[in-house]
Amino acid sequence: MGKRRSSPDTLIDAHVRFSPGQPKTKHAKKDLSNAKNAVSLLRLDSGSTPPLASEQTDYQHAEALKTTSPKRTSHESLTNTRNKLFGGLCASLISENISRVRAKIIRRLWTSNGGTLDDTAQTAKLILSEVSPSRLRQILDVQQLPEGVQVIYPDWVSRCIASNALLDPTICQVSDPVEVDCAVASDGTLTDIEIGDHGSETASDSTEVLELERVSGPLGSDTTHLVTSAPAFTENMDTSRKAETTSEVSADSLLSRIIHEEQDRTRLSVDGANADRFESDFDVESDEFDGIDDEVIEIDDDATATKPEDSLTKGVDQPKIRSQGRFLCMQENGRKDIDMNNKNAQITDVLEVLLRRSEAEGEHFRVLSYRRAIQTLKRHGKTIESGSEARKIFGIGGKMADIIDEVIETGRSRKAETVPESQAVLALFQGVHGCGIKVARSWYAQGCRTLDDVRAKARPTHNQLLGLQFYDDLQQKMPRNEAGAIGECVIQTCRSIDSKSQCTIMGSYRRGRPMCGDVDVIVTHPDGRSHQTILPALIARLKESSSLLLIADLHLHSSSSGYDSATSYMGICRLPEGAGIHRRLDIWTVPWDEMGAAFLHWTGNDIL
DNA sequence: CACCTGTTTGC
DNA sequence: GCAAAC
DNA sequence: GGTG
Ligand SMILES: [Mn+2]
Repeated sequence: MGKRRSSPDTLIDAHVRFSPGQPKTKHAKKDLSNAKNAVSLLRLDSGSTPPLASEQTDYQHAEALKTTSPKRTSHESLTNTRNKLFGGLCASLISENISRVRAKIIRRLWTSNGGTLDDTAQTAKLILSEVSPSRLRQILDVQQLPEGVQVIYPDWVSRCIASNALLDPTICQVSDPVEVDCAVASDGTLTDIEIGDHGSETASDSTEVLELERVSGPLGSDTTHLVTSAPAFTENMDTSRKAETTSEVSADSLLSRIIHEEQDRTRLSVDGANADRFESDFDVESDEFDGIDDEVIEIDDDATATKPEDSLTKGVDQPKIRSQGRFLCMQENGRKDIDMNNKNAQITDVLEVLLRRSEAEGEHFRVLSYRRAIQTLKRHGKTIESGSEARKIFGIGGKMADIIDEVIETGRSRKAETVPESQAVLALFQGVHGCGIKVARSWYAQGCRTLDDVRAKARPTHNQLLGLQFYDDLQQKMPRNEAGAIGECVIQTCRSIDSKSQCTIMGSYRRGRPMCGDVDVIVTHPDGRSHQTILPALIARLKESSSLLLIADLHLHSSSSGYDSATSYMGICRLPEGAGIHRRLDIWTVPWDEMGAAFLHWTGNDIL
């Protein structure tokens, strides 16, 4: 029972990918590693008080820009657009450096706020682009930009909409390229975000499937030379930070870019300014992904959510995922594909034995290394014939190369055959919520060999007692529709407290996984304040609820000290109907203006 | 040889 | 301040 | 255990 070590749902956060394997300075860590902090910084520096946005300059900009606009042909279009922010403005969008999906969103933001687009650049006096000035001249094939042509940037569009004013376009600039080393996809589409539509379910806006950008590192073998034209915020470009190492500059600019992209896609709703619904953009038409539909996973599209008791145990409704295979995290959705196509199973089987041992022994980084190596080998597509061949792969070093040689020559590995006596017990104990390697060893040292021994002899903490009590249930993953049903209860309850509060089911559910280890829900509020206070009320009301049974609290984590943003609840719940298996529920409150970062963080990925 | 994410909380 | 969680 |  419970032998299976469940691997963490989210192994790598979005920010880890920016420079894998590259040690950063303490300073860099502090500044860049936390997406939430970073977005706060950005918004603090540049967002909340629109710089250079005095009434006069706004007006002047507006007038200056509008004089260059094309003539209106019909009275109707004039009435429709004259009151809108970009009314009378015509721009030409240069889509280089901008992903298809994002370009589409930018177009919509522009036009839904009254702007017009002219991609032939014949009449447009505005160039909407995110390339460097020099590249732009190259694209337009000119030595200098023509008189009266103004370059504007997607971020400027976002900011204008956010502040409902035409800001000075020079505040958002794209600098000339900074060459940086960064392991990303070789085509440089770091910010390419794909969206799969999803079958109908209970939660209208919480069942989308978002898959993050394709990534070749840290598993990929290539560290490519990427040239980014970083959106540079002149007012927050702190020179002391900028002067540090290249990797920091890269992380900073890439992080800014990704977060701003998420904000582009989320902060602003379809109808533009003053969005009060935080939503991601998922209304991508199916033709968006032409040519790759052959790999679409079809969805079993019955209305399972209306009768959860039927669907919970049997039907696992799978999301329709388009463009399967374009992204690393989608490639092995369902570990089956990758295992079936594994051309190096003999090697990876051995490495998995070593992985299990490292897991049991709590050797955190060795676990990471083995996971990376195993996944890389499974995806390698060619049967490895020697250790030296394997050694060339990023993530496989001398020790694994030696093991691989031994496996290829002898069919076995002596190292993998020496299994410590304590391993199985340590693994068992670490399946208890709240028990890590230290506690497991201490229980072992106290003579415990079974969970009953622990109950009898050891002194488990409150959380560990709950972990013991629900050991078997919590080892199991749940079908995604059960996660959806649980999340929907939280959503409805939260809405009953404050109809303006907004909840989204995150984590593996949002990634479209058919099975979910837990349910993660984030709660926010457009007023920017209420998220701070809603959680106790939400928990209290959930405890009264009969549609979701809150069984126990692991912790109710209040923002007592310094950190003002994150508060969370961690608990154990179950649905009243169905098998009644106990499930882990996490609820996190997020400040409204950190939702872009929160979406990135809590969507996570499972590329390992 | 340092680093492998960083922050929070229970104990 | 360690251990564990996300 | 691998990378830089
Ligand atoms: Mn999860």
